[in-house]
Amino acid sequence: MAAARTLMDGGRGFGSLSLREVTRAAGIVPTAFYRHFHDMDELGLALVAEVGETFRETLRQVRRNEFELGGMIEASTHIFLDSVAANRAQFLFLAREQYGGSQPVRKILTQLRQRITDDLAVDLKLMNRMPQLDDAAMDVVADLVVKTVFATLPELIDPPAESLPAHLTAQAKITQQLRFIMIGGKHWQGLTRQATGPSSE
Amino acid sequence: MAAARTLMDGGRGFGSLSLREVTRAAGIVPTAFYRHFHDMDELGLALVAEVGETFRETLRQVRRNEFELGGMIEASTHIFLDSVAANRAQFLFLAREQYGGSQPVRKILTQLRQRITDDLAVDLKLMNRMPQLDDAAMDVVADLVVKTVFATLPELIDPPAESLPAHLTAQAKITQQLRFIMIGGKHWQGLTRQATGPSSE
DNA sequence: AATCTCAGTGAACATTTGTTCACCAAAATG
DNA sequence: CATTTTGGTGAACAAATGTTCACTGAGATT
Repeated sequence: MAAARTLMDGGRGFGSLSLREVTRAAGIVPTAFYRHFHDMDELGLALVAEVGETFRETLRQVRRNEFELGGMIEASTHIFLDSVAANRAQFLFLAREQYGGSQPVRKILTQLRQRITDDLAVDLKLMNRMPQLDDAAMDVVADLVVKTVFATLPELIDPPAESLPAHLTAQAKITQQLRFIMIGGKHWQGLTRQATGPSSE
Repeated sequence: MAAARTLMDGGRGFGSLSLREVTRAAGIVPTAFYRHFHDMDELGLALVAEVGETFRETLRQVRRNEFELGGMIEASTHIFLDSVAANRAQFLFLAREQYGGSQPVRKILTQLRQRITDDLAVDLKLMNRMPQLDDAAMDVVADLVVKTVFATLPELIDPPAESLPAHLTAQAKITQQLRFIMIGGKHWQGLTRQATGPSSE
């Protein structure tokens, strides 16, 4: 598994790795591969399970900090970014294969993401920071947050350029973006009120 | 190019397609490939250019509707979703390869996306719908919008399940998500004011 | 009408690939 | 201690891959 992840560091997609390549990188003879996995697809599924566990463990850490008020988003993203850095190769696999992987891999990745989204939705509802939103709308917010985090993974993994415009660092950017989303949820007025509100605004 | 796109319909990543496979699907002998492209990578770049042109043309259409007030987001997403449906295979390539592609493909895709983001940022600044935001913050909003659109592409291309919970159709969802973002931008109070605003709210 | 360019053909090549089979040694298990 | 399980080896295979080379025939150019 580590060998496969390492090979992907070079920019390759998992689907383009050959069984022999992986065994070569693992310092093993091709036949030995079959002792562990029946298939390359099965290796892929194992990698999904691995990063899935890491991801969910990270979210548990985040949730532990959730009830400390003030700067919740900053604290959360900080924990998350630390975990991404600490498990770079795993998250690289996740980022690369979330849409590019083979059908079985993509399917189970979708399920993983859905579980994460559902958990977040439950959490958001409990926190009750967006009183105007009904449950359905909150699901949509959760989906947007998770979508944003997943879509940001690539920038977190390979830093796009060195010494950015200072306040465009990955950390600052995603923090601000998540804030926009949360503020949007907080100020949501419902579908019919949109753009017809009081002039006092 | 059409052959490569067709092969990707089956869930395969572009990087896993072999030259011979592509020529076979195109009804051509492997050698003839070299008359058109020097490389598989060059084919990939051509596909990027193609979908890039389609994308930007679609955005031009969107921008033409931009100045009709009322339901701007709905109108824009409608136009965009139509274009995605009309050029499904092209956008499928874009969605699949945006993070999974080979290094050259990914690099040029990043550039394409950056140009789109910059254009949107200019537009947002012109519209002046978020007076509280300085230019840097507006760049971050534009980045978030484009990120959201790109990350939504997969759901738009293969409809995730049939007959969804009615108001969770792809169109409704992305519309609402974009609205959350815009509302978040509109109500942004600046970093220091966050959660210390007047109690009248 | 002669020539040249373009897009294609077919044979051939050295590599690489996935998978099989029989075999082996160490470690866990009885 | 005997034995089963586990993870590994090496040879062998047909199949597929990228790339080369000399060749061809239709259209455009001259």
